[in-house]
Amino acid sequence: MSEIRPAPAFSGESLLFLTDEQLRQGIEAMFFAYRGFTADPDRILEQMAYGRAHHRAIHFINRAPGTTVNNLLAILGVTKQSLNRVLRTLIEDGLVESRVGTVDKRERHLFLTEKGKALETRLSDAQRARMRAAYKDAGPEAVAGFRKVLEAMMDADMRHAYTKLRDTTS
Amino acid sequence: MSEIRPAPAFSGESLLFLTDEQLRQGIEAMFFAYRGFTADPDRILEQMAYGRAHHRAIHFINRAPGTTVNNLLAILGVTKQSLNRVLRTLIEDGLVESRVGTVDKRERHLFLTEKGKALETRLSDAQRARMRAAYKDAGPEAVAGFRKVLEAMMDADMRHAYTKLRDTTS
DNA sequence: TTGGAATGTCAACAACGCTGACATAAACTC
DNA sequence: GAGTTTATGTCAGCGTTGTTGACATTCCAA
Repeated sequence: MSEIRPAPAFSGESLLFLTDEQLRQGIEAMFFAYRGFTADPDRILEQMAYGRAHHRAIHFINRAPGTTVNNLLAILGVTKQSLNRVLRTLIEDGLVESRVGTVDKRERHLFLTEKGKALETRLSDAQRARMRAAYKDAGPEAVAGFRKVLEAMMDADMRHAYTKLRDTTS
Repeated sequence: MSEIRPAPAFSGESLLFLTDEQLRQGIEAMFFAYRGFTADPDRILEQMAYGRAHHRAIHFINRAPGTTVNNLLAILGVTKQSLNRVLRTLIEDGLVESRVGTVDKRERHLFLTEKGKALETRLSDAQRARMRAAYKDAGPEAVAGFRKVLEAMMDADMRHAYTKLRDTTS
């Protein structure tokens, strides 16, 4: 709790929350929290030889059914080669369906099958349960702040993708 | 912005922030924000054939100089074999020093060399810069909420490790 | 002093990032 | 319309970093 920085005499509002010490705590909190964030889905996934990449693909295909591979690429921020491996296994296992585009035959449109939807629900439920507990613990005001900081932490293009998804009610 | 859940008539406080829709937005925000969170250090690391694992090791050795391999394992939550590979390269490259324990010769105590400290500072500065900008954008109240939700999201044992680190002023 | 527990190392494997090379389809140029 | 360029998606191979299994060393306790 020691502060090495001088008190800010130039502002009516204390800037103590911007000290290196406070920032370090935030960084470490982010690290540990993200582990908790992914822990429950990870446990489910490892039973079926899938990983986090499969979860992400399933999540966003569910969010935007009919999306193209290229679209998904932009959202996930990985290379198409990397995504392709994941998609191939999901298609082989009958969780995802890939339909050739009608107007542009180069494109593949992606959909979850019933089996895929079932897994998505299972993963989402697990992740939401933890999130709900955390939200409930922290209360609505804290949640608003949480969201505000997260959004400020994103890269500009990621914030774009996020905002588009956020304001979409499927 | 549509809500499928009934309004909570049983509570004075609105529970709308606990709807599945709100939770999903939080989950996606967490996903995108974490990418931003690691983006700057990642760029530095890839220049020198290191990865995120090296960053984590360096960070926590800096936080707790003299820590043992076992200790680090518990904090990082990986297997010792995985950590060992990372530590070996860091030691070979002269960023980390490993000293055999005096009271228990099985243990190895880990320290950053000057070179290691230099890299740590470079990585931290990059990460803190983004964090500081996000904090500044969001304001002190939002930051308090951010921290509150993150802490509630951790696993119990991770919260232990975090709290111990948080309350340590090196 | 001997057997078991704890600590750390070495070897091999899987998930999932990456780049490079390529096939196909569409779009653009002339 | 023919040829070139651009866009989309697939296949092959590599690196980082997670995993489990086997093992050497050290400590401790029966």
